Amino acid sequence: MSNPELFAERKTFFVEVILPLAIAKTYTYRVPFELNDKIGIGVRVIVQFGRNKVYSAIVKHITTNPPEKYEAKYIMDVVDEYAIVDESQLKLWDWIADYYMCHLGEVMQAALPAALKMASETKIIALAKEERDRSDLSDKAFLVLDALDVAGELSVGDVSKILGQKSVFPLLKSLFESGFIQISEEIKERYKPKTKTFLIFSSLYSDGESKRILLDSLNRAPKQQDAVLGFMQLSKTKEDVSRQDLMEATGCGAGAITALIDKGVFEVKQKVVSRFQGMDVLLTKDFTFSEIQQKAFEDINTHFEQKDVVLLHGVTASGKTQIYIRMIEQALASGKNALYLLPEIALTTQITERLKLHFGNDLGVYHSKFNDNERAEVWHKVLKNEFKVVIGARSAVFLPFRDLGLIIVDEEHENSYKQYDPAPRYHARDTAIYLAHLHYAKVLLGSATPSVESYYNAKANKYGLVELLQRFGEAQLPEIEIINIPEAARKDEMHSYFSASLLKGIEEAVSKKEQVILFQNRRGHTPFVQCSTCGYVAKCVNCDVSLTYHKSSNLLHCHYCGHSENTVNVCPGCGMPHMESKGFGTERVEEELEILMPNLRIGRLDLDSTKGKYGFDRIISAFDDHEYDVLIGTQMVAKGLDFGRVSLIGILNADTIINFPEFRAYERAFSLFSQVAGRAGRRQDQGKVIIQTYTPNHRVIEQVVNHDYDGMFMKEVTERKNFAYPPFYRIIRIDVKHPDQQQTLDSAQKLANLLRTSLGNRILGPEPPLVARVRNHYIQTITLKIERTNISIQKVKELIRTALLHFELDKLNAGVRTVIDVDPY
DNA sequence: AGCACGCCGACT
DNA sequence: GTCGGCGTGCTC
Repeated sequence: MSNPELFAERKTFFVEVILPLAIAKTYTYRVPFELNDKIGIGVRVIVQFGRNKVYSAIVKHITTNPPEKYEAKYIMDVVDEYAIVDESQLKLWDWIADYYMCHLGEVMQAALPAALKMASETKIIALAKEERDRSDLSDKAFLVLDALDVAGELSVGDVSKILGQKSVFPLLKSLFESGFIQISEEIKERYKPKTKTFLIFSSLYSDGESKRILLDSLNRAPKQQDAVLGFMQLSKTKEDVSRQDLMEATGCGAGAITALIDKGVFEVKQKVVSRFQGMDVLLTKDFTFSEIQQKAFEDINTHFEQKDVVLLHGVTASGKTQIYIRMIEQALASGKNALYLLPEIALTTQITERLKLHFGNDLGVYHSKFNDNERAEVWHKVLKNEFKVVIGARSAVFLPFRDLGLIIVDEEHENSYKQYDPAPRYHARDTAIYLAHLHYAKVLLGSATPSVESYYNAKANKYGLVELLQRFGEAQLPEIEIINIPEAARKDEMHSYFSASLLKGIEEAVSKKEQVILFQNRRGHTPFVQCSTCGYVAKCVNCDVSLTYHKSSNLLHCHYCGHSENTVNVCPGCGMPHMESKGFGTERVEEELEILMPNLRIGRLDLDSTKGKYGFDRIISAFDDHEYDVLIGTQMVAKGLDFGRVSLIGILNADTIINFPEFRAYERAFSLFSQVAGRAGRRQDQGKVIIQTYTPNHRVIEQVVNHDYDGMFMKEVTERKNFAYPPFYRIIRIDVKHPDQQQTLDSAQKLANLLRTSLGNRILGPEPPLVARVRNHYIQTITLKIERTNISIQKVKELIRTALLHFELDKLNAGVRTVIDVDPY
């Protein structure tokens, strides 16, 4: 500063930043001299935006050219010493914003864990109650912690007031990193792996002689003797014997085992266990490929020489996971990192523990069940290259990977890879392919029932294709029995919602101490209540849907907005007491089954039963520990869970899934049924699947019975071609929403007309969607079907943007919201 | 997305 | 006469 020449050397920098807001533009701020050397692309800066809002924004671009049309504000501070996102990530963000037609700020919102997005209204709370040495802290830090002790919770803005300075983020950041404070969010329950008590036979009795002495000494405790003998027997076949296994095998009570533990015969060890009971083989670190797996592995590598994406079509239990593990090992060996994507619901303890075994501390897990601080921690560890492998759900594509070599997208067909709300409405599989492209990495898509799109791309030679169509080891495909509901009813074989076959199957399975899963894709008790006299149906006041009766609450619930109201016995329409229950959900299935088979132990797995703390884990564990004979559930039971003892699966009504009014319905039904079927009898025994339906000759049913993926695919391809759907056409959906019905209709019509002037008959609609009113907002949908020749998707999006601009400029459309969904699911 | 500025109804 | 409704436009 004292040297005027040096001062003159100093340049004035301007930074273009991304704000975590749904704004179309980026904004340019001026960098004060003293922060010049701290600025860099991808670092967070604190900026004031508007009158009194402060945000942490990400630097996207640095320039020395001052903006021409306005005077730039100064940035207030720089948060990071190093970039928390790199330029390739910013490229990914740009791609997502462009491809999915949303704002960069929305992508930033989705990409960064909340802890990295501190804003003035963000709350902070003190962490670690125990006294920590604060003597090394600065006066200001001390002051903040003191205030937190008193107030419990402070907003960043409050801290700013307490310290009498605007710049507080660097201080908070250092307090956060040294573990004094937490960036508050709803604190989500921690991810809790399942543990089991295992017994270890004391080394004192390792030789035959001492074993004999021990057994003799237990002559007067026959139960304990049994337990010891039982243990010896079990340990011949199992590497580890659990307390539970021993009790089941020998019939000894907990008392005998506790006594033996007290005597020092057994030691106990808590071990994290997999819920894949039938798949213990995978838990061993060293496995060898079967010939078929080896071949598949080599084929994948061969394809990777020419193609960036390979689809691994492997039936359930064909050993795909082992191939993934070897592929990841291979990527690591060449010094690269790997990302393993799974749908949220399949991302369970079993798979993460299995990977932990292989990759130890190199493995990071990115999961919505982790609280935000843990997510931020994973972010930093990926950034510092401490995690070389990450297993995660959809949003893991946003992590700051250094040098990706491989991305695995398991269960590639799962629709939960597509985010619907809020924007960005991105598809993690497709985003992963672009991400891989940025890193010159390879993508391995895996599925037992690939999406039509991916299989088509593979068949069209755009992707490599490797098929693995044999089940691993002894596992056989289940036997599938179709029940024609009308016919069964005619023969008087329908008891409530259960066919005689299904009931017999349940009885048989339970008598063999096996388990049963029943699948009904509707939650609640009764999906709608209708008056038999006038036809009145109880509907939600805010949405255009019928109300579902829930027995547990004895209320009518709306599954769209959460509204609930009292049940009615007398019809509000005609006054007659003739309200009838129509249809059935999981609650009612449970109720009816209880009446028919009162001794059954029944569990239920759906959105309602899993609401509480650890709800999901609790029910799964209970079922796994054989506390239930039957588990009734929605989709949840089909996805990613495996239970060794399940020998029968019943689908109560296949038609509701098949006939869903959506172009992917058949594909989805096929993969759902196949997936459900895959849950039956994963071990040596052949499992059984019973599908009840009104349309037994429906092609999807037949294809499922014959395990005919190719048949399903070929038929779908023909249909999609004829009716202009993906993969032949791209679809973009635009929803128009407004609280007033007429306004919605008029505006939607206007937008459709605007679009038609430039895009012609590619525009369909507007038409009301399946649910035409949600939360008091009416909805009209405009659908664009875009061919893959003649016009570029870039051009189409340009035209849409122009049309929307005109639409928004028209004052008559004030207050009307539009939602764009590219490649909707 | 926020939030301030701005122009028309029921109240101290 | 004011408080306040939410429509419109801007934020570097």
